[in-house]
Amino acid sequence: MPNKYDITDAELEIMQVLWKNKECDLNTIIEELNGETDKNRNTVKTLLRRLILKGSVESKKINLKDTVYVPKVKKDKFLSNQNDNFLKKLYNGKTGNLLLNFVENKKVSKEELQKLIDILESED
Amino acid sequence: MPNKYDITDAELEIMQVLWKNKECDLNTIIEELNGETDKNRNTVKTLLRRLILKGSVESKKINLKDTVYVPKVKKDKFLSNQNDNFLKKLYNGKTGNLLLNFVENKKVSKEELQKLIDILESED
DNA sequence: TATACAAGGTTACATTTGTAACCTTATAGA
DNA sequence: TCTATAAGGTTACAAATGTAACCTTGTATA
Repeated sequence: MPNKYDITDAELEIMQVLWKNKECDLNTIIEELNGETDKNRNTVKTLLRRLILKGSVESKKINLKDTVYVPKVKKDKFLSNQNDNFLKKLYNGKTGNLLLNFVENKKVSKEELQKLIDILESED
Repeated sequence: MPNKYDITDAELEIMQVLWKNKECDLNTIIEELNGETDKNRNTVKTLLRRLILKGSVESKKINLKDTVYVPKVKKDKFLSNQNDNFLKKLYNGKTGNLLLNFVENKKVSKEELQKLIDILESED
């Protein structure tokens, strides 16, 4: 029932590794997770299975014994999706409201904002 | 175990009503939720109880029969908290990364950014 | 004054999520 | 060739979450 963008926190950690490495075998995933979060091998396998169930990840068999996992959602699409949900949930869906909050709480400086304007201007 | 800022999605809808009305009785909450989300009276009671358990809400008895519910977390504190979590989870904790994403996806205009700079400048 | 209802509190239950044990099978080394 | 191990797949389980039924009790009204 859940779609491929419905990715839980634990699942996300795995997606991050997949996005970083394009595709990955289980051992690599576990290795990269260590330090960040310590997860049992079986836990990772279950998370991968759920991601596959939802269509967020695909498994490719290399041979009878080995498998690699490939992300099937693009990171930038996922991020847009998360941004939208977050804005909808807390800021009436309006980017402006969130930005205003950042400004009010000094989470962003004049210089940063100016740099963003520069980027926008360099585009047209 | 969870602290007063650990508010779930369903609980948040109730907090929004409480923040808007300062304090509120059950009927008002249910009334205001309708249209937005349709929740059974008992569902709302359970959510309120959980919020009270965590210290996010306090209940004040008006008389033997009636009660009002008062938010015990400030909305702006809650929002900062949510912003931090969101940034940590998806943007390495950096406001700049999120803003850059907004710019790249045309979620924010030059004019908006300029307005924010103006606000910052009018403050000092 | 007896009783139905409204208000609040408590218990229950299915689903989702995080975590890990358990089961199979292919293969490398004894 | 036989067997321990590594790789992958499946099942299990507790905690969190969303939802609502069930239980008490004060009170208005028949």
